[in-house]
Formats: sequence, C-alpha cells, structure tokens
Amino acid sequence: MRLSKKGEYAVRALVEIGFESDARPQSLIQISTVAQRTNIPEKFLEQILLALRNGGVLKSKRGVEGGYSLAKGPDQITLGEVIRLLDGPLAPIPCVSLSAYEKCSCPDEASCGLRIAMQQVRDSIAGILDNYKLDRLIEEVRKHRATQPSEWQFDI
Amino acid sequence: MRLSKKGEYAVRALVEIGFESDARPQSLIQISTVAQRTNIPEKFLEQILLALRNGGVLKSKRGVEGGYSLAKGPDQITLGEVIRLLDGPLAPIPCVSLSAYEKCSCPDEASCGLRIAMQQVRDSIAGILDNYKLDRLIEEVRKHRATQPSEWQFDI
DNA sequence: TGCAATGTCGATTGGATTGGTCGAGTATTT
DNA sequence: AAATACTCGACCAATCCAATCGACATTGCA
Repeated sequence: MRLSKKGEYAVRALVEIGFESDARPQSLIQISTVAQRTNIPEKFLEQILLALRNGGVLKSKRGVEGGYSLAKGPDQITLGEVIRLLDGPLAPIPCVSLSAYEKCSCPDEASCGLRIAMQQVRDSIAGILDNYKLDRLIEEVRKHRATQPSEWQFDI
Repeated sequence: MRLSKKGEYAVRALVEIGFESDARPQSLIQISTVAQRTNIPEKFLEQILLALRNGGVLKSKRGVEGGYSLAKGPDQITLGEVIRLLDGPLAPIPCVSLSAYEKCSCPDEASCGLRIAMQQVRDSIAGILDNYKLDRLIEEVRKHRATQPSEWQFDI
C-alpha cells in the first residue's frame, strides 16, 4: 500500500517547478536546479520529469536556457494524475481499477467481499487524490517559506 | 498502492476458515483443505496461516485431526488487522504511519503538503479497513453460496 | 511403542520491482 | 562551432514477491 520514491519525488519536484512559475511566470527551471533544491538525485529526477512531460503535466524546452515548466495551470494538476503516471493505478487490486481493470479469480465479482471492500478503498483514495490539486500544495509552501525563509530548500 | 497476494490470500483463506467454523462450531480445518477450496498454493498458504496465527488471528492444533480455527469471533477480526499483518502498514508513506512512523525528509512535517494529503489517504483507508469485519465477508459468501451452490469453491 | 497425520520453521529460488547510475545522443542558443 | 540543456536506452545492486523444499515437532491412534 505504498507510494514509491518516484511518486513522492514527482510531487516534490512539481511543487518546486510550480512554485517557480508562480513567482516568475513563463520562466523555465532546469533539472539540475530542481535536483539541488529538492535533494533528489539528478539522473533519477530526469526520468521522473520525462515521465511527467510525456504524461502532459510538464512541458520542456531543449538547448541553452531550456528547462521545464508546467504544461497547464497548477489548479488543473491533481495528485491522482501525477501518482498514476509514476506509480500506476491507485486501486489496491486490479479488479476494482477503472484505468487498468483485470478480472480476478472469484467467480462472481458482484458478491466478492474482498472486492467490495477494496472498491471502497479505491474510491476513497481516488476521491482524495483526484481532488487534491497542485495549487493547494504550492500555496502551503508559499505560506511556509514566507514565515520561515527556508534554511533548507527541499521542504515539501 | 497495491495489496499483495499474501494479503489477498489471507483474506480469502480467513473467509473460508470462518465460514467453516460458522457452519460447524469448534471444528478445525486443515491447510490442505483450505488450499484446495481457495486454489491457493499449499506451501504458500502455510506461511500465511502461520503469520495469522502468530498475529493472534488464528489458532492451531497440531497432529492428527489438527488444523486451524479462528482465534476470536469473526466480528472481532478486521481487514485492517489482517492486511497489516501480511503487508505491513496501511499508510502510503511512513511519516503518516501510526504503527511504523518514520521521519521524512521535509523540515516541517506540519506544513508539508504531500504529508497532509497522505495523512488523509491513510486515515481514510484505515477508516474503511479497520471497520470492515470478517463476519461481514462471511455473510456475503454465505448468501451467495445459498443461491449458487458453488461450482467453484474459491469464491471470495 | 510406533507410525501417520498434521502444523512449524528456516532456507532457497526465480523473477519482478525499486531506486538509482552511466553514457551516448539530439535540439537550441549564442 | 561550442556550450547548454533535455532525451533515451542500457545497466546495476538491492530488495521484495510468490512460491517451493526439506527437515522437524507434536499429537492421536493402533
């Protein structure tokens, strides 16, 4: 039932990128900068940002003065979307997944108790994460950094 | 965010064992029988039942005519307890786990957005699974088997 | 007493996943 | 052309997952 490092890093990195473009709109931020500020291994972060880009959450520009920025407003990026992109389906068991449904071994899904319980779990996780938007996380960090001028940078 | 086979099998096996002792109180049921009825590999099931026994969910009797039975009433066994026993903490990230707390890398947990979101997820998962009791699952199977005299036995 | 049925337990295994690294590309700007 | 970035694929060690094996301990019964 765990969130992987990839998923965790993705969220932390997105907050950093979103925070940046909140402060200076249209600005790009480089992998290496994000890596330093968040303390995420650079080459690992590279993979993660690439996945986010391919998933339509980030956009990138190559070459000198290149970098990453959000592909859409931080009010349109949900934790659910991000975590699914890096960690796969939220459902604890494939027979209750909408995005990656797979039949399980019980003969009658409708009456399978385990399935009914896991269905509830899935709905509840998705209900939370699909409504938790990036702007909310950025706002929290903004407040926090305003009062505590971040001795560390990696604080989401 | 997934439930392992161990967790899944544990629940399926417990329903079978609980169903049996519901039908014939005080009766014991052998690993091999549970394995056949649930279609779980016998040696793998052995490990699982042992863990459930050591966790106080099952009790066992050795030797001829031995077997397993529930260590307490099916109304006192929750899915949360069972899944924690086999799969570890429910929390998606250790910094929101009650049973296995571990500090994460953000300097201020109280204002960490990711943590706040995951806290909600944890509470909601635990809220569901810690209130979902075995008797409810057994009841569902009982109803189902009454109407459909189980061509398959492994149907939870 | 002996033996067969049963649970107990530790070791091992093959494969997948996780977390991460490396190095050679390719695009873009100056 | 050179410098700066992102892109992409291969690789790696460690861990976990699912399952299997073999030896052993306990019990009931003949």
